[in-house]
Amino acid sequence: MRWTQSLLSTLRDAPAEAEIASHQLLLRAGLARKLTSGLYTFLPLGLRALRKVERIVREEMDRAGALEILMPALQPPDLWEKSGRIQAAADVLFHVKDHQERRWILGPTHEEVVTSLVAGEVQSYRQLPRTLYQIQTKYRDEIRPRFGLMRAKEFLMKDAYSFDADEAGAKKSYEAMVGAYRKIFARVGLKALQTEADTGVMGGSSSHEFSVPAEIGEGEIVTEEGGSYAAAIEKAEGKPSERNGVAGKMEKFPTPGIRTIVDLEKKHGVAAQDQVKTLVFTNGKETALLLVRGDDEAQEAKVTRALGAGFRVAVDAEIREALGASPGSLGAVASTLAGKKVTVVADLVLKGQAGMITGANENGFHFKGVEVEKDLRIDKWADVRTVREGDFSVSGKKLSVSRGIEVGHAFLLGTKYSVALGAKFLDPHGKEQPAVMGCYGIGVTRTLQAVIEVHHDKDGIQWPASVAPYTVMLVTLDLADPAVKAATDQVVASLDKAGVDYFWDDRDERPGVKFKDADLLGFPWRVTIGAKSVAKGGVEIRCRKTGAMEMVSPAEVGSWVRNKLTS
RNA sequence: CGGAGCGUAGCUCAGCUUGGUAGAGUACCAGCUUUGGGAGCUGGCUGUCGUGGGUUCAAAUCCCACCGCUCCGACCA
Repeated sequence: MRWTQSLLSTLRDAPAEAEIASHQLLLRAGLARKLTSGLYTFLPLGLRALRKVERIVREEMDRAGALEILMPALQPPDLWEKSGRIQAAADVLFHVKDHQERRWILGPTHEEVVTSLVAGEVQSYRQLPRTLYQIQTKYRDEIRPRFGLMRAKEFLMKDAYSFDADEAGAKKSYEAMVGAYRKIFARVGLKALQTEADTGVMGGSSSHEFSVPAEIGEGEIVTEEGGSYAAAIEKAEGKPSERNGVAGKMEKFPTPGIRTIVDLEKKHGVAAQDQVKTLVFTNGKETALLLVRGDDEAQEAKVTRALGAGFRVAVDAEIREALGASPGSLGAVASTLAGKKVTVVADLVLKGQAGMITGANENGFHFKGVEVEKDLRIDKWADVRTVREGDFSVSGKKLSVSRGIEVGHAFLLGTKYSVALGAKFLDPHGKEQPAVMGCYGIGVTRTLQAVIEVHHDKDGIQWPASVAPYTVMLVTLDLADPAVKAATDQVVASLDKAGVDYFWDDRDERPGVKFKDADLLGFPWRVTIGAKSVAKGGVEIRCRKTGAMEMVSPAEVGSWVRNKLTS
């Protein structure tokens, strides 16, 4: 492709809307243009890179035995009523109406559609297992689209769904997909970390995320120092440093004006870790108290798992009504909860602790010398705290918290959807069974931008060869020079012969401009053909990543590059 | 939805406080000059100043409403 015949204009300045490097480069390098918030047009160069990512995804999916299909993006809402997700996923669903006022949903994912498809196609255990996948545009009414393609209203996703006769089979299918994911991310040049994850609204029993470590990532990842444990913050388990509490007699004492953990720390010299933090949740009908150590934070996903869906943090008025005191003086001391209809869930870290301080459910008073299991009313123990930097893993190793871009997610779903949507089959004994499912997503457009986020320097993108829009940037200087023209023809012929794709900068521009743009666009190799090098009988090949330069004879360029690609 | 900020040329931004003929850089077009890391000179094109209303002889500028965009928080591939 010739630059002068393409649709490509690079930007010297990054548009003000782009905050992070990959978003700026996406626009500056002319890969994509914004239509409006969360919606992007792929320009020819960006589309080529996207197609290369897709191809790798397809190859690995096919290799893992998955079958490609293509489902409609438009879906009937009644499927979502059957699965119950029309409520659970209400926040992200786009609704549209047709001329007859019939309602439709623009699919954010396809569990319902694929399960109802399989319900019709599969009747026997002999037809299992099967894994189906598609690469398709998804729609999510994101509350806040952000960072270009990272979080868009419309995005390209690879979604796969496995159907098995039993749990053991489902595990095998799951492993096969996870294995394919590792290969896919490695091939596109991403070091994706596989982490244990929360299942969220998807439901199911087991889940892993694939995250690319990056400062700008929106997900938090917990990893173990010198170990193999890695988990998403929503799921991560860890232990904080031990505290030494001395058991004593529980005693009420006045704490006028004290409203926060920090107040108690400052004015009464009570370390945060010696306090019991009491949080109040409600679902409109029931009230729940959540107890965590004073220096800990509750983890919302864990709270949802412990309490059930639909609970939110209570507002002041609700708290006063339920407990008769304001935040700052709350607690779960058994005697103060007499006659109050609340469920108390305590974090596991509090188990066995003594000498703690907690609120008296009476403004301006706290209890000290509290022995958690003896003095507090606790209905349920659960892990509800957020892991912090410096905590210890189950195996006693130090944990650290970092950020990552979530590019893939795998769920073991069980039979939730197959039961709801009738994906049943007859087992060898002639008995009807629901299929055991798994589902597996890769954000294709997000993956593309993650590649840019990870592979760039101050001058521009440094594409991995596997997904670069073109492998070679062919830069011809001195266009009018017949010797240069002849050398260019030779290089082109050798690239064609070797099957190497290239983009030819045939613009009548000064060398500096061309070099700057070549760096910005960031194809793996730049082949420079100018009067100087041609006079010496060669052309110059420069590696974008390392800056290493080499003189190669024009007829050898194709095989030289081909050689680099395969080595 | 809550909090903060911003809407002026394709892009980056000035002008607004104190109302008076809409600007610069860059990009783009033409010419000359230049030619291995975003050169120089000359000339040119480019705008419903986000939209609607109000105040005023006069509004990019002051007032009101709306819309859009960006950032921080809850959600996710």
